[in-house]
Amino acid sequence: MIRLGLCCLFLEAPIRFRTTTAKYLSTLLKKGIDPLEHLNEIIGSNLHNLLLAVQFCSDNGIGSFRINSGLLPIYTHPEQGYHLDDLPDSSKFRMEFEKVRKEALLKKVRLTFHPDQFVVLSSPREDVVEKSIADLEYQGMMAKLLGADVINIHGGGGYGDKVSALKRFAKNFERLSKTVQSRLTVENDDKTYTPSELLPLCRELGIPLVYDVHHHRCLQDGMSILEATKEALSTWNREPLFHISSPRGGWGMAKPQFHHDFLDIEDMPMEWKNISKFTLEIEAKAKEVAVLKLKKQLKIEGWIIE
DNA sequence: AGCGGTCAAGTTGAT
DNA sequence: ATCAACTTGACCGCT
Repeated sequence: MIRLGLCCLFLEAPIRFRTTTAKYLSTLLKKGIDPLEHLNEIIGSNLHNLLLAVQFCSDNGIGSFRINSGLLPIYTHPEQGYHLDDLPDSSKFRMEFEKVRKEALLKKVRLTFHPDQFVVLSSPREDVVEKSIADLEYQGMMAKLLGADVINIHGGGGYGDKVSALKRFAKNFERLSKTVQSRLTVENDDKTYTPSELLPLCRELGIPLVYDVHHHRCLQDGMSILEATKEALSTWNREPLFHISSPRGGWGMAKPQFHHDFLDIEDMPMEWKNISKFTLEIEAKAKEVAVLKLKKQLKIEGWIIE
């Protein structure tokens, strides 16, 4: 049984997440306008749209939704950063977070986070690690408020010595709050870390591996899809989460790591057909249109979709 | 109304 | 050396 997941955005449905820039906030400040007023407006809109997103997923049989890192824009910026309680409508926002949490729980829509590429726990630079930890704690706060059980990141850079890099990852993991640690997962990527390199880290830290089969096809390690699937499943103490996408120009073309608008059903590994229950996030540029199309196709082909 | 320039951040690999 | 890619274009301000 597969729970399909949508990532962050909508193509056709009128659900949008707003953002702003630190630079614009600083120009407001110079004009004597409180940047928190502008942020307040954007965040109000974002939380409303997050509820719409959860409802859309529930109404359309999409069992999981990945939440954009910019839900609270600029939250951890060194100059323009702020706290939820600094916002004029903070108490209203806390109620709206709670409303989304309850809606997702009631409608069984699993919520996840995927911090962006700037979050690197393996970096040799202390400033990078500190900013990464701040971002993870920000996402952890949201995850707790929303009942999300996954904060998924990559291994980060290799720096010519992946063993040392993953040791730094493990060491820095200890600096995270329990809120983040209990939700943190690591995903194999398309350039640096394969499943076989990450599995020992997962076992050492007791964190799950988010197995991305598209990345694994781009960056192989001698493990078969079946082996990687089995090993990844064994790291999960909750419902497993995997990723899939299709290459923009087809396999055998340049840059297979670029994502296609849709998922080619041929790319679904048959090795996944008898997994009892897992979440599969669909990384496709056509967003909800791609997920709904895939859902139809999978049903026709005899896959059991939630 | 449409469109161009701009935006906090890390790391890698292609050009 | 520059740039696009990555989970993802959105925003303001000028014409």
